[in-house]
Amino acid sequence: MLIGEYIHTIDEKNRVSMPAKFRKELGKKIIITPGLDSCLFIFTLKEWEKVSTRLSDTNTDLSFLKADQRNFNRYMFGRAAEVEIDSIGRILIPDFLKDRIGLKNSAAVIGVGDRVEIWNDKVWSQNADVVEKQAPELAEKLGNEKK
Amino acid sequence: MLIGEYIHTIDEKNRVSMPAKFRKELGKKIIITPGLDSCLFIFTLKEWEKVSTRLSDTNTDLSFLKADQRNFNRYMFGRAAEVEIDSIGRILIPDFLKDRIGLKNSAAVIGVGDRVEIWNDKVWSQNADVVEKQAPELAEKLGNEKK
DNA sequence: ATACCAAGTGGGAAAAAGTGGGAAATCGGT
DNA sequence: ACCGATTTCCCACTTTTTCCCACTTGGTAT
Repeated sequence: MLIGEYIHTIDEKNRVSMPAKFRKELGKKIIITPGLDSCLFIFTLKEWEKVSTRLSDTNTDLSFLKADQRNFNRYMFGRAAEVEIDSIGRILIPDFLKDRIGLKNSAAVIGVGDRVEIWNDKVWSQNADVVEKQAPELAEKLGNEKK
Repeated sequence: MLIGEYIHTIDEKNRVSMPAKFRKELGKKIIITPGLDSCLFIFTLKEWEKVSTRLSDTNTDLSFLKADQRNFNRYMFGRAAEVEIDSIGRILIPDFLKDRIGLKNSAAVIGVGDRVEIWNDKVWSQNADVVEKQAPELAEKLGNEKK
């Protein structure tokens, strides 16, 4: 399971270290996509298979109109990249993804269970503060839905 | 069963001793997360599995399609850590969790049945005073709800 | 009272993780 | 094919983390 928060630098070559604790689970290649909420999503190849089959299956109960779904898929697939992890655990962030979320020198690398997220570190900490306040009611809300 | 209150120091390396009486039950690795009410929760791996599978059931839904789910997962997983207990029973508290509840030199380590909580010791003793006074009426309230 | 044992605390040395940069390889354009 | 620019690979430095050992304290048994 991918969990925890790490603040890592992005060097002039657009490299970011994956936390040592993530490396085994991530494997040698990962898929990086523009995520939701101004961060990037990183999936293991295995997770990506699940995600992509699920997204492209128009018969599922995803609450999208089909046109919407096509556009969403363009968003998720069209700008996804397969990226290798180098021998000491770093990945290269494509420029267009870096620009999208305003990354500069420092990134927050977050394990969110089945995926990793990359945030501008400032945006992450602001966002975390907001979510922290909401957490109890979110917990309750989700708890009710799951029944 | 994890019970009792212990005041332990946090050294400059962010280490805290788990009470000797907890060690057997905690095992070799634990999960530490931001809890509710400005303390940290420590779960055994077994407890954590129960908690985390209930939170993110990725087999039925993609965990990132709903905004609430994303935010809650960021909170629960993003700010959690898997931590080893060292050979003499200490754990390392990640900086971001230490900061969150304002830990400095001294922490209250509390057994709460199936989990351990870490408190700023001052906050804990204040909180304990308040709860002590409320205890009778809390008991009554819970008694009514349980019917 | 004293010696012993268990629990908690502190710190030094070794190992690992993260960061930076140079050299080799690749790509693209002329 | 050649040149310059970009990317990839590898090595080296620095900082952080981990591991291990030793000291201290408080309780217990002799």
